[in-house]
Amino acid sequence: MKRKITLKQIAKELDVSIGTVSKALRNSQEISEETKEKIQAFAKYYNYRPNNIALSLKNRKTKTIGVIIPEIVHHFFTKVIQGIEHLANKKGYNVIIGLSNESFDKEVINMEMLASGSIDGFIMSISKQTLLKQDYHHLNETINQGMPIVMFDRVVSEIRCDKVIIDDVEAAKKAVNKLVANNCKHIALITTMDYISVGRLRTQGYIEALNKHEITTEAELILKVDDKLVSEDYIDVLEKEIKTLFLMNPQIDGVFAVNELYAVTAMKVARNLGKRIPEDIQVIGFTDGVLSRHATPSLTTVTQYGHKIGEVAASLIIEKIESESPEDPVRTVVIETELIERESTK
Amino acid sequence: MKRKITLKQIAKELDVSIGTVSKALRNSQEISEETKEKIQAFAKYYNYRPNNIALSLKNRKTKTIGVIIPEIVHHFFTKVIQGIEHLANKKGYNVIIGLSNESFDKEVINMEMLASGSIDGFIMSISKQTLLKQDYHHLNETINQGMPIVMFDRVVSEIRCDKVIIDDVEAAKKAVNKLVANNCKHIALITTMDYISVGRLRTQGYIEALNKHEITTEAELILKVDDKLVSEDYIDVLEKEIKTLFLMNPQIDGVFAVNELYAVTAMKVARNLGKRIPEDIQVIGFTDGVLSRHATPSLTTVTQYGHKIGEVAASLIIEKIESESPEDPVRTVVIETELIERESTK
DNA sequence: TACTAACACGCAAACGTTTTCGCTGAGAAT
DNA sequence: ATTCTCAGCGAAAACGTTTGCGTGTTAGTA
Repeated sequence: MKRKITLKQIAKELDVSIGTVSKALRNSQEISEETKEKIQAFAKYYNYRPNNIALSLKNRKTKTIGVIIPEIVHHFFTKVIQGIEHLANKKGYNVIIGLSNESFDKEVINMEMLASGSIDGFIMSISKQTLLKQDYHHLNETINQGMPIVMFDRVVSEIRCDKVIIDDVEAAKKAVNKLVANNCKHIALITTMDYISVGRLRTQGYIEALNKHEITTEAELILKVDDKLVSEDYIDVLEKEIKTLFLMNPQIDGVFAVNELYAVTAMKVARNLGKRIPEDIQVIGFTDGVLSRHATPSLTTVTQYGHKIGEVAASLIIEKIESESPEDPVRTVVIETELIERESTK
Repeated sequence: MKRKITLKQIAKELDVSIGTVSKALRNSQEISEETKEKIQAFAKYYNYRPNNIALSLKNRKTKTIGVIIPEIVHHFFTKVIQGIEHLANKKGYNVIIGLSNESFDKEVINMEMLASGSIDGFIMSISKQTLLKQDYHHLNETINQGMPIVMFDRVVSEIRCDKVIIDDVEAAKKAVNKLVANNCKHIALITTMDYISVGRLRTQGYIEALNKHEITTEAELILKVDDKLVSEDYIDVLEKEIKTLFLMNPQIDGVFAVNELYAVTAMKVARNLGKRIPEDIQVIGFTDGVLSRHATPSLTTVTQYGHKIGEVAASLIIEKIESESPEDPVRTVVIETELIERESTK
């Protein structure tokens, strides 16, 4: 009904100038106590709040961080957002989100929309399609216009910006080492196509770990899932591929999957084939989501501390935004991972 | 490095006035073809984009929607956000999110922060603490200042604003009817405390359904979980309470839970007690999340189409924002629910 | 009395747009 | 030669702030 009150209205009502009102509210000593009290009381009564947009225009700062992610219905990303939001809010920043839906075009459009003054910096994870196209012009243009970017999870090394990652190779090794220590002789890997950097790195870790233990890697034990399919069919195809994997290689006694969905699906398929977990097959997943925790048996998994990743990303971007010298060197922060042991391993 | 280019800079460079540049870029017929071409070419070359903040200030519209939710690491809420974002983007709006973490104070602070000019309207689901306190002054103040609100999921009827809900009573009946049809004689209910409106309504649906089938409701079959606890301990307590429920009432042959976590936990506890699902106990949950789909056995559940809820909420708020007459009547849209049958029922 | 200094406030610019209005000059009409 | 018309452009206000600087009033000092 009644619009928000402005400095101008207060000034008019109290018969002083706009500048005086502004100073009084900011408690400037330039203004007499008497006037200050009068103005402050009036402002409080009418619940005056400075207009953020006007402040943004004047200060050339919006105090808002843009977050671009491929997908929000996803435990890991929501954890990261939670972390970002937590730290950002503590520092007086807002968070505005853009979903790319794994699409290059939507990623570009979303970034352009936000880059036109709405935000002070980006935190983002690249869409699959962008990774596939390897077209990063929108990132470079954004950076060239003086807008800082922090990348996490799916990063691309060519881009000159801060990054927050985990050591995927090392994390995968932890998982595989655990399986080896638990006496697994034939460990299968369920991973993504190589253009997804995190999948590629985890695959590398799997191979290196096996090599270290002088176990020969068998190509047929590695299943690279092409996840361009969507939801419904997707699960069916996934199940079928895993089933084939198990049937063709009955010697499998351990599985390492690069995400929790692959892992629980593997458990499901295995059980349908009459295998017991963890007695016959031990399974380790990646990402400690709601599935891992509440599956039966509950899933041993590598947790990536998404909340922490978000917090660090937020603090990096805010530091960059508030830094006077934008030309300081780029940093890459590696967040620790941890193996959480549950019922799917012995 | 180089800041974004402005109208002023273009004007200076091309030796025309700012107004001329603005008009030329908006293709005003007031400007000669020759000048327009020159200016447009220059602007294109330098990748000119109008500054959103300046536009917001001038138009008194930000083209941004604020979304306040209690929690983002939650399948249903992410589905809703996805729906909101999808429709909002299609209409040229951005989405800015605020998390209340189920806290009253954070809800108020977040709303005040966003209400100060950053957004044109709110879409929100109330925090538990707010529902408990029943203090809605921040909502009323926001509405009084002419900022529209659309509530979803956890709504409060006293507030005069648009709402998007599901028919919780009816949905609960669907679930219970199914159990009755499947020959369950002693159906337990696992629900929340009554101050959570959706929990209360689903409880009501449970009771009404039983009454209709002339089954006497037994108070000891109703478990009201006090979910003020957090994460870790929470699950333990939940499991313990459910275990007690089963042990005290061995006659239970059906369970209706008001969310998927309660449902899968019930399945887990039941199995640990040697009960088979669905042979001995049939279970139906609420919300079709990742847990329902990938649990074993997969969970029969009531889906609430969160994506649809988000889309409708977004279209309602945008309609209100762009409406000339803010005084049109408040609407309540009821979104359909559906029972998805999976393996946890016969 | 005259000068100075401090105090308390107003003025105006700036952030980047859009848009209304008015001005200028050139060609056409009288 | 004088007036009219109109195309083409510039000036300025407005959105709501903050802030440096200028200014008038008063009190204090010589």
